[in-house]
Amino acid sequence: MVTIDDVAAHAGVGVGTVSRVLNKSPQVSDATRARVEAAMAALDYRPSPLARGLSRGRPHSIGAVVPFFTHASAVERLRGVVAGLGSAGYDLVLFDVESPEHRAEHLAALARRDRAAGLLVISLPPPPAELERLVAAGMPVVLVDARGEGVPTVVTDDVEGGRIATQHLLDLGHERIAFIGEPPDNPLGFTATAQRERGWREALAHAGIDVDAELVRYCEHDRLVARTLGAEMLAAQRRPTAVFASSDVQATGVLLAAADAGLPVPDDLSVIGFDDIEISEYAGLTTVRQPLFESGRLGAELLLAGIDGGDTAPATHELPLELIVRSTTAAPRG
Amino acid sequence: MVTIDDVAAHAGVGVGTVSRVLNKSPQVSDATRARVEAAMAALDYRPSPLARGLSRGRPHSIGAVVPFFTHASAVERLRGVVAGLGSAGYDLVLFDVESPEHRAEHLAALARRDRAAGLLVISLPPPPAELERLVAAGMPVVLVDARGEGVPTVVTDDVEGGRIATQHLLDLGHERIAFIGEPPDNPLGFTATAQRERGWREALAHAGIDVDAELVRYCEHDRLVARTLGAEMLAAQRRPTAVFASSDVQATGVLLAAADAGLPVPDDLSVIGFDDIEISEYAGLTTVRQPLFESGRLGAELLLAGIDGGDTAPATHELPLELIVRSTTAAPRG
DNA sequence: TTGAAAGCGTTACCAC
DNA sequence: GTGGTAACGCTTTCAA
Repeated sequence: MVTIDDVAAHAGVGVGTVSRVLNKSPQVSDATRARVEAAMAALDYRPSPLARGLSRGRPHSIGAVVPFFTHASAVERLRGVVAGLGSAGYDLVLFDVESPEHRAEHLAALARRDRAAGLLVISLPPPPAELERLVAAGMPVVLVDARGEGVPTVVTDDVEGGRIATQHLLDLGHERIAFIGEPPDNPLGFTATAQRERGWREALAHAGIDVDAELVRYCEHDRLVARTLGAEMLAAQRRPTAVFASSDVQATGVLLAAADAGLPVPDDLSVIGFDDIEISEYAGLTTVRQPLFESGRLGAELLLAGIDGGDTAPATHELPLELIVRSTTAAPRG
Repeated sequence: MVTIDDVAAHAGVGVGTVSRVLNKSPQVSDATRARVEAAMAALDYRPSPLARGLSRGRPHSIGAVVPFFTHASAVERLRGVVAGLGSAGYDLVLFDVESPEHRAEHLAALARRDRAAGLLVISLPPPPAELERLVAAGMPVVLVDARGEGVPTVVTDDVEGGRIATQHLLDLGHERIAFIGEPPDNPLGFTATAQRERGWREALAHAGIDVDAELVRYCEHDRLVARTLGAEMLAAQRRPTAVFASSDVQATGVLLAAADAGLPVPDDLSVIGFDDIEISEYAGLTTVRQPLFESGRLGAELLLAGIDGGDTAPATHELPLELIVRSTTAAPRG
């Protein structure tokens, strides 16, 4: 394994000079630089990121803490992150989180400057104490789709999103509008669903409609489970004429339930989702689009800026939501 | 930042002893071990993976080289990898590849023992020279969904898969069976499509059916592009009664085209795909299922075994394919 | 069973 | 401009 010493010897210079060439220091004569570069090429030299990281005190990698399994939308955000990191040359290290213990473990291990150059926490609001610890350790952190104190944050206004979805249904003339989302007291502390439910409530209240407790249902972020839940809801005596699902995954589950029940959509049932994931366009699902990819990209860019010591302002960047009307919503029949 | 020296001082022992405790060396007295562990706890000590890696000559991370953007199926494989890595404690580093230059760059950079403890190359057959270089550098490598010499490999029999799909259509009574896939001469050297096409040809030949050149079409791995291509095909004079698409992404594009053309599926057109990705169940798509998640998991397990110096045999593990009949295939009309 | 010290491959500081 | 050398935080001999 060829090291910097080999290069130095081959070029007839000191290791310091090779290091300078490596790091594009301007104070190297052109002649020397050329000689060193020739030596590097001849030896097919590749610097050791490990040694570099140790010496500099921080590695050239950024960590992404993300619920990689449970939320399909997280993958799209991650794609944005990859794009945002672009050619900066950072390694992207994936930390999958499925449980609070999982998260605590990762976050604790990452609270060292030499664990990563920076951290992207996606969709998982870190407990304030753990976030503080990271910041105290000098670790640049950016939150994507999660809120927290003292660090840059990329979010959307989920309450507004809930209002947008509900208002769309109200505008079409619906009055019995159900809500399906994840339980508000989930262990990892996802808050998006609760916010969207709040938007739903506010829009209904504003329209002078009382909330029927029968029309609020919670289930995990899973299509088949939502299908079952939707079936129950649609079998009820006074079934809703429209459903607002807090995620497209659940919305497509409801679509399946409607098909099972022989209820034509949108004639007998309107369905609106949230996210606009890949499957939504295919399914013709009306939804509230949130910029998943863009959130990841912006998060990565903010993090890079923070690492470079530039913009460390803990600003909250709010990305716009957009109503995408497709073919699963219409005026209620008769 | 608390280091091993701090722990040693706090416990009143040498750093060597702390290191031994850290690495669960049996030759430490219980009393000493307890004292050291108490010190570690008191100081909230976390070892530096960087320093550890440098000292040991290889980091505790595994790299995954994967087309993260272009193939949805790669994500499911990656999920399997995360699961397979389990609690072994390795960091998972993502290397996204979109072009041959991209790949060459990553592979060259990774050809150092101290870049990763092992490498998982997913869906991208590495050029023999680059693979050889990795092996020569002593880097444990496992190929998932790609073939290569001298390293463990996890694959499926794509020719057989093409046969299975085509035979299903033949059994239903179809004779004009089209094929849609990615161009066989793609720059990254994906071979799956070409193999599936071969299976298609073989099945047709075996059934005594001549291939109509009109019925073979290539387009990129994209739903909308496949939709356009499908539209062309369905508008032709003698249109096929069935389509075998080399991926579910493309199959759903054809489904869209059929809907656009007002052709009922499966009555006027049968469609079968390949992969069984998430959207397929939702779409009711008949397909040839390949174990995406399982391939990632097995790949990870093989790699871990290889890293531990155990099973380094370059065995080829062939995972089974399965025909999943849903509602997009039926006997041709009349 | 334990301590001391020599690496591991860089970077960065200090002389020249 | 350039060379020498002390870190960086850990593992791993080698003695004791």
